[in-house]
Amino acid sequence: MLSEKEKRFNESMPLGKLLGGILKKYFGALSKKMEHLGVDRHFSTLVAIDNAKQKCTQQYLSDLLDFDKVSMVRILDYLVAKKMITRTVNPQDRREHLIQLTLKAEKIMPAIHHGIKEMNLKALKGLNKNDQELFYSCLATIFNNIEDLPGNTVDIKLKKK
Amino acid sequence: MLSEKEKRFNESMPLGKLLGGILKKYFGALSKKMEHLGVDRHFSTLVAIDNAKQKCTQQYLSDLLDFDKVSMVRILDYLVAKKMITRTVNPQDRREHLIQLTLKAEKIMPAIHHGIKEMNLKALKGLNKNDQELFYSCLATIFNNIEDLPGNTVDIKLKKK
DNA sequence: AATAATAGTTAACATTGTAAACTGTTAACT
DNA sequence: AGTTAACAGTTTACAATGTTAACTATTATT
Repeated sequence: MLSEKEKRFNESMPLGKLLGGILKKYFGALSKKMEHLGVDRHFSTLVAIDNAKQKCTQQYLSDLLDFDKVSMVRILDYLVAKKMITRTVNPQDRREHLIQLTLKAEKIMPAIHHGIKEMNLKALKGLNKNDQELFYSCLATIFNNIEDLPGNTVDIKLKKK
Repeated sequence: MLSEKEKRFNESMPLGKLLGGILKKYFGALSKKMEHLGVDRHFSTLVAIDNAKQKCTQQYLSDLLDFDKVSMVRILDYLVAKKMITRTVNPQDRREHLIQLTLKAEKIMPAIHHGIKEMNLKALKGLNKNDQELFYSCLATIFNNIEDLPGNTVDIKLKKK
């Protein structure tokens, strides 16, 4: 019964395709799970803003979350429209916009954190603590391996710095 | 130096976000690597067609590769335009279209297989055989865990069958 | 004071996902 | 046989996202 599916995990298929399949389902389910909260996308952006210890500019977020700045503008426009964040000009450097969660967002952040954690738990179900840790460390390794390959505009932008 | 990046691998971030970051870079690099071959996208579709033992219909491919049928049509249109595949009506069931690689595609398939394998190797660099196997088996587990969650149109379509 | 660099915005375009309406073909059922 | 339902694929329209380039405003450099 699984023979079809197993083909997807054949090593001659692009690794990216396997990840892509997981991704689509993951976000579909997460979106469904969260839709009653008033946002259905960009939870990771909210989490990043919530977690940010330093000043949270759009540049900071796009570097951290691997969005180009144009997409970042659109995502933040969306979150502003949903009344989840505010954009204020930084008086210290009037080029920068400081991003902050609204009260409305702060109220739902626990639910978002909880939903994400639950979602991750569901995804990782059946893997013991050891396997999970190894899995995450594999992802980190792969992330770093891939970061410096050519054909990647984000890298090019980062290198120019 | 890695403190920013490590945040991406924090457990309170959506797992999907981590995978998404990897994905973008992976396909960017793969596309770059392959562009001299005359196709720059949809390698996994070509591989799936190449590997298909059974009759290769569009339905078969969209089920296997997790594309909805509309996207599948567009992808195959692209591959036809690139002269990589042919679409012929199945005489046994005239509703179905059988997808086959052209000679042109068959000539570059070894390069594609090789490129993907090389790309996967680069991505997995530094992970020993054991870790790699565990990683793939984790992906398979996650895939299956996520498959049955709500909020997923592909599932709904499959369930209706 | 002139120039370069940075942060963010806008516009135009391409790709992809989704939904709905559609054609043509086969299967099922009375 | 004739109606109906199901299936394979196409087309259209729309929304989300990525990419590039040109742009404004502000700050840093010289």
